[in-house]
Amino acid sequence: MDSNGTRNGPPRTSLADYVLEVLRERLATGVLQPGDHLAEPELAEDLQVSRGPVREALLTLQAEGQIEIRRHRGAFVSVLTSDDVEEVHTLREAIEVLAAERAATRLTAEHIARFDDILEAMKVTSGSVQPQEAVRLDLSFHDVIYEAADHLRLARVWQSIRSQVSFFLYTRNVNFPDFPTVGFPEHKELRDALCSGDPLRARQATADHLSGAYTRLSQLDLPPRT
Amino acid sequence: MDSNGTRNGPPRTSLADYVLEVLRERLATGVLQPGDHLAEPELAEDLQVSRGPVREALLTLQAEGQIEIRRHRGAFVSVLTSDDVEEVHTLREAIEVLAAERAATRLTAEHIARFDDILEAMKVTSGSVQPQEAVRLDLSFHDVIYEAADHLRLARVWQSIRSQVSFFLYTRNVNFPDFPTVGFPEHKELRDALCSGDPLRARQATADHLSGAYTRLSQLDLPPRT
DNA sequence: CATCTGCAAACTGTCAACAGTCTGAAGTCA
DNA sequence: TGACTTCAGACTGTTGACAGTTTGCAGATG
Repeated sequence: MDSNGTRNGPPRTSLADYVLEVLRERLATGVLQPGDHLAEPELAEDLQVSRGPVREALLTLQAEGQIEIRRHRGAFVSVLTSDDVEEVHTLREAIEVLAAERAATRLTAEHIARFDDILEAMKVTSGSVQPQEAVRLDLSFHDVIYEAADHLRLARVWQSIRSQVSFFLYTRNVNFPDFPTVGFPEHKELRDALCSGDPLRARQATADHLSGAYTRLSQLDLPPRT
Repeated sequence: MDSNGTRNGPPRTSLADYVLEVLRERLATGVLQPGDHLAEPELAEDLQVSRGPVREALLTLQAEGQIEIRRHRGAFVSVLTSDDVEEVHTLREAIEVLAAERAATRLTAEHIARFDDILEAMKVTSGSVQPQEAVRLDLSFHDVIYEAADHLRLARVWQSIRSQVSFFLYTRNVNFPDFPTVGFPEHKELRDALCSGDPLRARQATADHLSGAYTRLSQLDLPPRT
């Protein structure tokens, strides 16, 4: 929650990073909803910093596409339409297939151990797990793939759509109560493909995994359009 | 060159956007070299604005990975290693193949006309063209693909690596004097594949086009490593 | 001559204040 | 009653100033 200590004395990290961290947390947990208005003075007062660092954090989030800044109107949490669902999915498939291909030949024992830890947690919690926790495990699994891919720019793109993917996964879990049972086997198969060391198999498995998730999600017309 | 007029009176675009535009131009044309230090007061004096907008522009460039900001040390133009060449290429292939696939079924007559205008310019200037102008035409061609793809997030990723691609293209052109002759036929074929309306053919043509450019570039060990 | 210490200049991180712009509501008129 | 105008409030874009940190050089010391 507080990576810097208690915010006394000289901060080890810049205040802008602190604000950014708080806002990322609020976006991922749903405290901030799409369409919400982010007023600089309000945030500054809330976090006990001046408007400068707040502006910097907002700029970074805009570059990632998580918020939109309109001139003289302020920052708004991006509203996700059905077109956005498609954009995020297609972009994710494009980059994650590449990440998997690279990870297949770069996996270390430590990465595999992390896979297995997450899979174990998925297996154990099957049947009785909250949607939010399932999302956390799911994303953690894919984080490991990007880490193993050892590709800075790829990781940056993933970071920029990660919280939006989180939002979609959460929506899916809430609407498809079978989520605790499908998570484990799907990721287990993905793990095996990655560990096989065969880049093409890893690509294919990732494509299958993601298209499955997308078809489930696109069935419900919950996300508003344009 | 100056999208706002002459910078008098109220700017139609924000000053931060103006600074960003100037810096992008300087990065793409090589006025700013990798490793160069960007001092805020100096830039502010140079562009006749205060440090605020300069900081905002630097923040955006950092989010795109074009510069690195080190605490209390300032901003430095990213140094591109051979690993970076590979990263940029693999990421570009991943997203541009998707862009081409989408563009194939979304091309309008206006897009095709733009393709043909650029191709005409490539053909006419064959034999006597400066490396810099060849790069400009090349990038313009691919800009149209991303525009036709109608995918905001894809366009954003492209924007984030565009000036780095520009740098690589320029390096290639300087070292391979045959660049005026290969540009036209390669892009002509790409145009035909896109206009065929066949997504798979567009994908394949794009992959071929990019891998050709990469193999040429990776032959020279000019970019420093680590 | 080499190494260490101390200082000064420059720069970054942060803050408070000013001016211009947009929004929404109160007030006016047909 | 309904639509248009006006105005006050709030917020953003921008600026200039202050404090802390880093760097590089000059001088002292072995």
